[in-house]
Amino acid sequence: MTTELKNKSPQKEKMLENASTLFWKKGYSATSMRDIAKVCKCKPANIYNFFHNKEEILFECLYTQNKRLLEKIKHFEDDRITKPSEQLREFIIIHLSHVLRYSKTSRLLFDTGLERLSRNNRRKVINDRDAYDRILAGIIQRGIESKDFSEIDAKLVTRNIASMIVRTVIWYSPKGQLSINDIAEFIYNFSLNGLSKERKK
Amino acid sequence: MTTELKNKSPQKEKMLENASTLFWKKGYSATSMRDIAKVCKCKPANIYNFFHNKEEILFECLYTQNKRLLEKIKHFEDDRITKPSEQLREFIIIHLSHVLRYSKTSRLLFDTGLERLSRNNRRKVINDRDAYDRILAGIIQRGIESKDFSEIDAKLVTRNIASMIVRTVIWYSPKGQLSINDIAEFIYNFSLNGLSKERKK
Amino acid sequence: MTTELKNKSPQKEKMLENASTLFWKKGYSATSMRDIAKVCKCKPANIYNFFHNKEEILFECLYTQNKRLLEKIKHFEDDRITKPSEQLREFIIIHLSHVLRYSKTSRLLFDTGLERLSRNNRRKVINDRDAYDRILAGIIQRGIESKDFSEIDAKLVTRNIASMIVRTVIWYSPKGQLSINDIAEFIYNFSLNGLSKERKK
Amino acid sequence: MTTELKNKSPQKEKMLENASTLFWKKGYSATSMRDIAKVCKCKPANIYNFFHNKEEILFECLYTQNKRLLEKIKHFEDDRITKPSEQLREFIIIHLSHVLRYSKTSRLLFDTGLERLSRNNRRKVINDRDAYDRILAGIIQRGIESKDFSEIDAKLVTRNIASMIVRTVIWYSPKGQLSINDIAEFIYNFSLNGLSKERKK
DNA sequence: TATGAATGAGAGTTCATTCAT
DNA sequence: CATGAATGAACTCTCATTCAT
Repeated sequence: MTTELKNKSPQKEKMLENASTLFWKKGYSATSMRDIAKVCKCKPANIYNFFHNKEEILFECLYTQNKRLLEKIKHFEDDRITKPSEQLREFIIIHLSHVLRYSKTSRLLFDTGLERLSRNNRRKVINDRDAYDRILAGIIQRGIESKDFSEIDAKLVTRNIASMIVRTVIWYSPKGQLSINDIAEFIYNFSLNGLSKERKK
Repeated sequence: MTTELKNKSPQKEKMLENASTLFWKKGYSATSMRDIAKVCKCKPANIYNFFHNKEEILFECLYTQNKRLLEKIKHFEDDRITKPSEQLREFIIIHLSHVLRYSKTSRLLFDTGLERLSRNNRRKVINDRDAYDRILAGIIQRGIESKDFSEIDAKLVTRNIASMIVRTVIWYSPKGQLSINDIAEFIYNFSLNGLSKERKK
Repeated sequence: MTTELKNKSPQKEKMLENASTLFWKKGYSATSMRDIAKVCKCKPANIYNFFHNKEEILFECLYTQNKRLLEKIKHFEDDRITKPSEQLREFIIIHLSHVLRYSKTSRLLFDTGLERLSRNNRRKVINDRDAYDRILAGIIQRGIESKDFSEIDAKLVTRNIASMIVRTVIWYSPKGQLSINDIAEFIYNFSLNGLSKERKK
Repeated sequence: MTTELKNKSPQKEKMLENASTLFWKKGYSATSMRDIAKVCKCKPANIYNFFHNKEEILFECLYTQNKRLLEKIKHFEDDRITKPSEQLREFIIIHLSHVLRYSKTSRLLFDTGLERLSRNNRRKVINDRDAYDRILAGIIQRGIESKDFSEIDAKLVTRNIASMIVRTVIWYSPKGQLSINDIAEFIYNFSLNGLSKERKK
């Protein structure tokens, strides 16, 4: 799987990156093949030597991003040793770093409409999203079972934590006062207390 | 202002609603004037009897939605009597209901790229978003001052709560097991505990 | 049916005519929408106000031509009074005149590949071709029954006579020595002898 | 000349055949170099190792076909011994067999627009067509002179006989009831009567 | 208020072709 | 021989928009 991600030619890789940035900045529909070509310093026709069509570019953007993130978090799936709260902490840091580091390209993962994708490709992307959900929900679930977290709807928590992380890209600025770590720490604490057994009286 | 919202002809109103739905479903760029016309059962040229151009439609969609929401929450701005936690509760219910009730049209408010808007219109939309932020942040701030909430970055909380609310449109289904109230209650509790003074030791 | 053919706007009519000429001269594929537009003295986009796509133009060309010809020959279908040989004579004159008069547009009827047409439209064109075949074959058949013509495969004769008529467009020149009537007369005589009962010993 | 036809590498030969089939099926313009390459199981660029450009492929298709046919009929040119009617009979059989045997590729000879060819190549093809006409017209002419055929316009007969033969490709089906010989015989008889001195009274 | 016709611009895509490898 | 990458031109078609009616 790792290899699969690296098997692309550097040119194709670069094209994907450029397209991803544009998709994020202007949206998929508003980004034209000519736009992408201009950034790639080549002619539109040449892009078709690497991709069959525009949709395929979108798909590969999404797919690559998904796989990169999953690669980083998949070890949580079977981790029954580390304390769940610690796992949650790391998870948030990893995802947030991922989101904000690649900020210009990674929003796609969660927010891009998938309607444009072919049935087949849509399925693949959804599978990855499900994998993400499963991993985070797993952490929460194990925290509940170990009494570290309160009895709470694991799926709902998953969704809300993901919402907080993902939407940081909308307002985060690297030049702002808050570092990525600051924000991660904040979301972690905010979530953790929300999850803590000891509630306010 | 209230009047301003109602002064539109019913036809124009209907067009806005149709356009809004399409913008939500397919995105602004991917929605053509033809698309809008078809849903309105008229010809594209006719739309120009009501709007100067496509951007104006987008703007009026955003503007109307914003105003409608602000209308519902502006009383929190000066409310120094109701308990902050109670205000937060109500706020979440109101916004979430608004978002999910109008679900097909309201996502625009928070997620649409504003790049397409003219300088002037963009400012107006941003003003409304700021007003929203200010109102929610005000509630938080007063909660902190009254020691109901812990010392915490009010702006960050604001953003994260808004993130949770807004992104429900992505996964919420009216046919699902959770009612809008269930979800509101969840987000409220989740946030409140995250805000509680008494943390777990 | 006649009315149906005239119900088109004069502009659309003109476009069809122009397109037809181009299709004949350069072939369907080699004729671009730009080509058609240029001859119509309008911009390509405008053509789409009258036709959904290029294929529809081709179809309407074929369809109109077919109907025009069928209109002229359909009375032979039930004519059991006129002598078959006389019918054949008239038939050849009519079809040949049609072919060579509209020469620049009418070759399409018989020789254009129909692969480009949609299933539905292809069917319609084929129906018309069959109608043509049926009418001519009917004349032959009645000639055989009345002993005017020899016992001969009516279908084969039909095809071969049609071949002679249709392919005149390839070599006929209005400036040449032979008039349309000359050619018609020739084909008639040639066919008539081919059909005559009295063969050479 | 014979050698010239065989001097091609088998690959080039195969390419010509494939291209010919495609040209016939879809037409010259609608056939792309990609199409040809795909059938040849190679990449488009490779074709340029064998041909300078697309037009050259078309030309060589036409040229080869022409030569093959002329090869088979050129002996009629000087044949003053065999009876003209017998020559005509053989001629029809040869050409029809050629046309229907190679059916998928041979229509090109007579019906392809030559506009796409360069001045030079066009001339060559036309020369071959003229040679064909000359040979057939020669047979007719000699038949008239020998009083086997009636006084008739030899050129017109030539064209019409050729029309009948060539257009069989449009409706002939190898699975049909009529064999190639049946059809040849029919056209021969039909023509012969058309040419016969003894007309019906 | 509604629309048919018109248009310049640009969409995604394919074209035939070249060239270095 | 074969091909991946590159390109300028052209493709069909849609875009938002205008305007006379």
